[in-house]
Amino acid sequence: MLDIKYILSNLDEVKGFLKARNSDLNIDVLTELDSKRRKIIGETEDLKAKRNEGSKRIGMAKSTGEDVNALKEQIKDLGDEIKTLDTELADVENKLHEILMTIPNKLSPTTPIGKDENDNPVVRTWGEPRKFSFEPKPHWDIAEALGIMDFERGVNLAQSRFTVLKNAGARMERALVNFMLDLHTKQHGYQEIEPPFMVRSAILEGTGQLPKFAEDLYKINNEDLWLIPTAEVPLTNLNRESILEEKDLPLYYTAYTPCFRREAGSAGRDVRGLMRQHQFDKVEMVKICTPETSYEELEKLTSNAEDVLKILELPYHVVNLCSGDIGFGSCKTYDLEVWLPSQNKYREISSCSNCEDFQARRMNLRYRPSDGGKTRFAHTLNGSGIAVGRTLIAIIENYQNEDGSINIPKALIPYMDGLTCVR
RNA sequence: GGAGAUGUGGCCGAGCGGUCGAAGGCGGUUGACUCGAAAUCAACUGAACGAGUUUUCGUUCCUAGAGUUCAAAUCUCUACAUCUCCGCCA
Repeated sequence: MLDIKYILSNLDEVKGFLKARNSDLNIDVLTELDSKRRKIIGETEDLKAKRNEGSKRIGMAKSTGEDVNALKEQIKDLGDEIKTLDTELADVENKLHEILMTIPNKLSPTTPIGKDENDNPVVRTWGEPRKFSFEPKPHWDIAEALGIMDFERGVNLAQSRFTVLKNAGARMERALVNFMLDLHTKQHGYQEIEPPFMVRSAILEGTGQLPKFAEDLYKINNEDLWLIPTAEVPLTNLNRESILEEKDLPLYYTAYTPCFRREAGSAGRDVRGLMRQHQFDKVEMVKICTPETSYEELEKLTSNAEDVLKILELPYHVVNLCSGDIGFGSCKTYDLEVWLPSQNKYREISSCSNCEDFQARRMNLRYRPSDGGKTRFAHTLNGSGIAVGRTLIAIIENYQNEDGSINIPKALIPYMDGLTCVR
C-alpha cells in the first residue's frame, strides 16, 4: 500500500507508473475521498471534545451533590450526532482503504519501462549452456523412464498439475532442500524458520496477494485460512504489527515450504512435466531492513540465490523485470532464469524483489531509528532461494547422459549418500 | 469437541461507571555521584490520526467487534487467544 499523502502530493508521478505497469486504474476519486475524510474527522473530533468536557463536568457536579439533569440535557444529542458522523467516516475510510489496497507499488528508477517479458533486459549471464552430442530430452521423458517421477499417479491422486516423485527423484528433492537451507543458514546468515503453511486473510493482505489475487489461491472451506502460495507470505508477516529496533535490522529469514497455487489463467502453459504445478517446494529468503540499505540488500539477496545455481553448476542469466512484467507489490525485481536444454531457452527459477515499504505499510511493520526519531516503515525483500522442483528439472535436463541416466551435481553428492549417478 | 478460569502499556501488576493513557514495580534513556563500573539519587520514558507547525492543541487506542450510558479499562453480548480439567489424537 502506498501512503495516501504521497499519492495526493505526487498524482502525476503515480499516474505515470500506473501507466508503465499497463494499469488503467483511476485514482482521481482519492482526492475527493480524502478531503471528505478530513472534514468528517474535524467535525466528529469537535463534537467529541465537547462531549468529553460535558461529561467531565457532570462527574464533578455529581461528586459535590449538585443536580446534573440540566447538564445531561445539554449533551444528550451529541452521542447520536457523533455516531452518525463516525459511521460516515468509517464508510469513507473503508472506501479509501479498498482503493489503496488495489493500487500497485511504485517503481524503482532502475526498473526499465517496458510492455511485457520481452522487454526485460538481461543483466548478466553465468555459465555456458552445454553442447550435447545427442538430442537432449525433456525432463519428463528422462524422469519417467528412470522411474523417479510418476505424472499419471499424481493426477490420479489429486488432479492435473500434481506429480508423484519416487525413489531418487523424491530423494533429490529432499537433498536439494537441505542443500539450499544449509547454504543460506551457514554461508549467507539467514535464520531458518518453519512457518504455518496456512494463513489468515489479513496475512495475505499484508504481502499483497489479497484482495486482488484471490483466484490464484487455495482457500480452506468454511475457515478464514488459505494455503500459502509462497513462504514469502508468513516470513514477511513474521514481525507484522510491531516496532523493531534499528539495531536489530536487517533480519534475514529462510524457510523451506511447499507452495500452493491455483495457476488460474495459465491454462495450456507448461502442461507437461514438473514446470508448473499446483503444489511445489521452494526455499524462500526474506529480508527486513531500513530504507537506506534495501537496494544493497536486494543485490546481496539476488547473489545468494545465484550461488545456488553456481554451486550446482547450472547455467543461468539474470533479467531485470520491466514495468509491464513486474509484480504488483515490487519496486524492482531480478528474475533468475536457468538454462533448459530441451526448451533451448532460459526459464524462471527465482524471483528477487524489493518491495520497499509497500508491504510494511500494509502489515504495519515499523522500526525505531537508532537516533530516537519517529518510527518508520521498514523495507521488505523476498526472493526464491530457489524453486526446488524447477531445480530438479534443470539438473535432470542439464546433467542427462545419452543412455538416459543423470549425473548428480558434485555439491549434491553428499546429500545423496554418495550417489553419483541415477540410472 | 465438553466444562471452568483469564485476557490492562516492552514485561510484571493495581484499577469503586466519572478529572485514567491508566498507580506501583521491572526494563530503557538521560543527568548527578565515580578515575571507570556497580550501587544510589533525580528526570524522562507508547502509538496513530487531525489542526497549527517554534513552544502547542484536540481525538482515538486497556485482545477484537457490537451494545447500554451524558460518561466504559470498569456493565452486557459475540468472537478470538491463553491456562486448567475431561475426551480424542501424530
